[in-house]
Amino acid sequence: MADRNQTDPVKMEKIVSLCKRKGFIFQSAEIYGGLNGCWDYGPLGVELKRNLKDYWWRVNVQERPDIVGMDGSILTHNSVLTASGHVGGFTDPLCDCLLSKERLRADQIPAQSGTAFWWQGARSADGSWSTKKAFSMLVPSAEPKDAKTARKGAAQYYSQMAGHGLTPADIELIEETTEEVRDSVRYNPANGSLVTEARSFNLMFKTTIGAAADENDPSTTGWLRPETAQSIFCQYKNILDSSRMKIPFGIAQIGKSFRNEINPRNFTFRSREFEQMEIEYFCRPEDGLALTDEWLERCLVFYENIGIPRDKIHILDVPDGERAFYSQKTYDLEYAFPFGVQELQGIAFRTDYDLTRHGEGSGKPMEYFDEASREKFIPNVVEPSAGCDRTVLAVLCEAYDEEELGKDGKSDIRVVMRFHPRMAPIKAAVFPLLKKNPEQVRIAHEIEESLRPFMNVFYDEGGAVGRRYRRMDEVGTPFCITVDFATLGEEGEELKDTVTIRHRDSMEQERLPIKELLHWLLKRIR
RNA sequence: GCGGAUGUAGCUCAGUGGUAGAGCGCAACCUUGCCAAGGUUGAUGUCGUGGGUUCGAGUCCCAUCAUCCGCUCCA
Repeated sequence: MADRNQTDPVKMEKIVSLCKRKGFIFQSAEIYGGLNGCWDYGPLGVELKRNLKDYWWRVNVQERPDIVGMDGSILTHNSVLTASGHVGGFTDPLCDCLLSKERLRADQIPAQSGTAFWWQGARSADGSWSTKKAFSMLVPSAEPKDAKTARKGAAQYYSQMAGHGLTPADIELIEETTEEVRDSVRYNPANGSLVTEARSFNLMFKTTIGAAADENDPSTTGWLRPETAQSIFCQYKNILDSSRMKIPFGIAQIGKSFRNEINPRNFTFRSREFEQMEIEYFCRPEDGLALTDEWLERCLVFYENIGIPRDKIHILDVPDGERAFYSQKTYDLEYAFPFGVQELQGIAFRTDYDLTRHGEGSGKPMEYFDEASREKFIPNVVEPSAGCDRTVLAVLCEAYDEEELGKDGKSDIRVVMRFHPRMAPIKAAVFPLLKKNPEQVRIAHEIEESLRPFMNVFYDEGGAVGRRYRRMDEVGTPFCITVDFATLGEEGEELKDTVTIRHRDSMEQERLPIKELLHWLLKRIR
C-alpha cells in the first residue's frame, strides 16, 4: 500500500486545470473573485455527476426491493437538529492564544485589568528583518510594570526571526505604546498574550424562516441541513407506514448538505456546499454488526463498477475511542487522492441512537412491532454515507492518465480520462472522416440523431480526424464513430453502411454495421 | 484560524516604474483517405479587487478576496 502521506501536487494541478479547460468544474462566482468553498459543475461535470447519482440510485433503490427513496427539505426545523445534538453540541466560542497557539474557551477567560503593551511590529537591529504584525501583552495590575516583563511579548516574533538566523537579543520592537485596560477578556491569563477574537465553532448555516422572523427567536430559527440523514430519521415512521416496508429495510436519499467549514481545501474535496448519497438501513439490534460488513462489501463492488478498483480503496476499521460515542462499528473507506489518502465514505453502525433521540425530542413513538417475534423495539441503523462530490473527484483522479506516444523521436503526450463508460459524460462521438464530403457528413448526422435519444453524443467535423480523437480522449469519451469512404460503399459492398469504432483506451478500431451501433453501445454504457 | 507562497488571455507562464506578450488552446478558411502540433487569417485582457505612492504602477506600499503548501480544525 502506498504511503498515506504521499502526494502529487503536480498531478492535482493538471486535473484542476483540465476540469476548468474542458468544462467539468469551475470555481463559484469566479468573475467576482471566487466564493470560498463553493464550486460549480460545468456541462461535462454535471453529466459525470448525474451519471454517478443515477447509477447509485439504480443500484441502491430501484434494483432493491428492500430500499425506498426520499427527498427531504434542505431547510431544517430547529428542533430536529436540537434533538440530534447538532445545535447544542458544538457552539462554544473559542479563541486562540497568539503566543502559545493553544485554543481557549472564550467564555472561560477571567476578566483581567492591568497595563497592555502594544507594538506595531518588530525589526532586527541590523535592519535585515522586519514585520509589521501588531501584538499586545498584558501585565496585570498586581505585577510591577517592568519593561522586561513586557518584553517577553516579543516571543510572538521569535519564531519568525528564527527563520532569518536572528536571536531574541537582536529584536527591536516598533512603536511601543501602553494602554490601561479594565476587566478585559482578550488576554490569556497564563502568559498575558493577546488572544484572537472569539469565534463560534458551530459549523452549521443558520437562517431565519419567515419574512418577519427574529434571528434570536428559536421558533423562527432554521438551518441548512448539515447532513441528509436527519430527514430520513424524522420520516422513518411515515415511510414505514406508507410503504408497507418490514425490517430490515432502508431509506435512501441523495441531496445537498451544508457545513460552514473553517478551512475548505483540496478542490471540491472539502466544500461548504456538498451533495451526499446516504442510506439508513433499519434492522434488528443483533443484526447491525453483520449488516455493516455486508454494506462494506456492497460499497466496494459499487466503487469497482464506477471505475475505482478495489485495491485503490483503503478500508479503515475505526478503532474504539475514535468512533462517535454511539457507534458500535465504523468503517471509513478512503481513496489515495493526489493530495493524500482521504475519506470517501463512512459505513457506521449507529445503533438506535438517532431514532431514540428523535423519539425523546418529539414525544412520538419510534418503536417497530415485529409480527413474527411479537416484539416491540426501536430499530437499529446501519448508515452507508458517501460524499457525491468526493466520489466525482475520485473518479476524475482515477481516470486521469498521460500516455507517451512519441513517434519519429518527437515526444507526444496523450492525456486520457479513462472513465468507466457508464460514468463518461459523453458516451460516443460521431465524425465524418472528411467534412468536405457531403455524404459522410449526412450519414454522420443521421447516426448522431439516431443515438441522441438514448445517450449523450457529440458531433465534430473540425480539423484532422486524429485531432478529434485526441480531443475526445481528454474528456474521456469511450467510443468514437467515424463515417468514411467504406461506409459509402467505395471499398466494396460488404463494407457499405458500416462505420469504424475507435476505442479510447487502446486506440484500436473495429468495424460495425450502422444498424447494430445502438445495441452495441447500450450494452457497454449501462 | 496561524505561517509561507502565488494571482497577467480559456490553459501554462514571461514581463525587474515608461505602448500588454509568448506557447498551447479556440474560431474561420485551405490542406488532410484514420490518431495532435502543416498553411493563411482572426477573436479573447477590469494585469484578482479596492485604496495609496508617483508625472506615470502589471511592476512599489497597504488592505481585501481567492488558490496552493505546511500546521490547526473537521461535532
